[in-house]
Amino acid sequence: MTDQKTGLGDFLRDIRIRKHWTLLEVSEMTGLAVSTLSKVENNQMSLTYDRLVQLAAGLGVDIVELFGTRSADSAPSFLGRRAISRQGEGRLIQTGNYDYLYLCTEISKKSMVPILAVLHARSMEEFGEFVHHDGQEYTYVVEGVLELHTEHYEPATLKAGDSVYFDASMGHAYLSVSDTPARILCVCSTSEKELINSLVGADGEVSNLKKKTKSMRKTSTIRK
Amino acid sequence: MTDQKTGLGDFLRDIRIRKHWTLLEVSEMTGLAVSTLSKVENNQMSLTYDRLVQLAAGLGVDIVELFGTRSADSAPSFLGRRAISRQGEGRLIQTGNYDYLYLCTEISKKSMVPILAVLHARSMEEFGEFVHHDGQEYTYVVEGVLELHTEHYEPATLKAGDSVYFDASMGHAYLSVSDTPARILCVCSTSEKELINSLVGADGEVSNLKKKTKSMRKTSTIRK
DNA sequence: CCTAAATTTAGCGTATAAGAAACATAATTT
DNA sequence: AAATTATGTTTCTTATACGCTAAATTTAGG
Repeated sequence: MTDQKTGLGDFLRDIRIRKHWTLLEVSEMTGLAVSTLSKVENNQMSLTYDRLVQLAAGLGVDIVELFGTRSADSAPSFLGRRAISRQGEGRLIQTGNYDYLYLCTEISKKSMVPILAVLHARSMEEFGEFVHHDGQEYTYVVEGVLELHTEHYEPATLKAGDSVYFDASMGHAYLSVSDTPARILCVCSTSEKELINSLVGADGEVSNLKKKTKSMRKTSTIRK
Repeated sequence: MTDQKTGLGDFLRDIRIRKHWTLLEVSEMTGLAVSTLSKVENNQMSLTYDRLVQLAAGLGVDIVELFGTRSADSAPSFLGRRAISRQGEGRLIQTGNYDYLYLCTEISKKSMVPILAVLHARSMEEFGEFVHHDGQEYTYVVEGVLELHTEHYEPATLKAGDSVYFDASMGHAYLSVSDTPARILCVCSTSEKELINSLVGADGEVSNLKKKTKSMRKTSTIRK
């Protein structure tokens, strides 16, 4: 009754206070008795499987939240860091299909990889094989018009201001359809290594790759 | 004793049979009595929080596995999925400091949360407390000029085309400094729920929040 | 088929979870 | 100030978790 290292009580009290809920309200939301909730918050009792499910459902939180394990593994070595990339700065990688400008590369342990890209290919023949990689991908069209091709879906046309989110294990390709090559901001939830591997893998050759740093000003499509 | 829809028992039996373990072996691994395990497998009893943790640890599985959440939602629900948000579309949430437009909300289990935001605050006094939340944050300036304030760093000025990546547990705030409110694309590596919690928690009040869907065209700063 | 070992299930006692209601305390109202 | 309300804590009672032991079932060898 004393030695609780669980954190369940702490979690419950935290969220309840933060949301300005009373025990009665939580009781009504979850179906658990007020007295039970009080005891849980004070670490005077545990909860059974069924009640845990009931509690999580009532609070509208994922069951995992109740097991405070998590914050530890999500961001181990990255606390309090910041990196700024100015317009045009970054690590430039060029392939036949895209110019990639990897951003904020000073920070290595990122859980997301932001990339500015210029799209060169204008047809799937020219593009070649679909790209596949781990994680998820979000793309915002900065300028121009592109055609998004993916497995399982019809091609879609995206204009400046449009964006798309998809599972990147699904094969995908971007084609420019505007007069000037389209420019996109692409954020991937995977590692840079994994991404670059997928480039090489898809394309088949590294000869197609040139590395540089700073400034993609050479391409005619840079504005501002 | 009969009506268990939990699936805990099924899960335990499944994994045990698959691994060719006996109840005795599981008992030794976990410290739970053989009889207890038997009853759990036959859905004749539930387990308390403490025993659940013990069980998961002993089996060497993530605690989540024990709950119906299982493999169901982690990857399968998202494989091969895609969502497009057209210019101006999304879930609009307004606070005193920002107009948030949550994008691609049809997909629920995203590992990144993309948001278009319009910045209203022009001074830290006006802004109030720093925002803190789990995960990492990447922000690209779409239009205008802003001033980024964070803990541990001097304020930085970002113009259209600039971007920044940082640990979001570090307090942060964006201020507009251009004539028209600055517009940013912000991608966070955390859950939408967590983000919205941080809004409510920091501000202290929900009265500041109004929910709508579709079109933030009302704001004067929308272009294109 | 029978016996013995291994494995699972069932009975029982104690500890504890869980709800109802009484109690304590602070905030509001009359 | 007394009464009322809102909120959280403490009994107290019932239901259930959980481990010990024993019974039942399954498996393996003869």
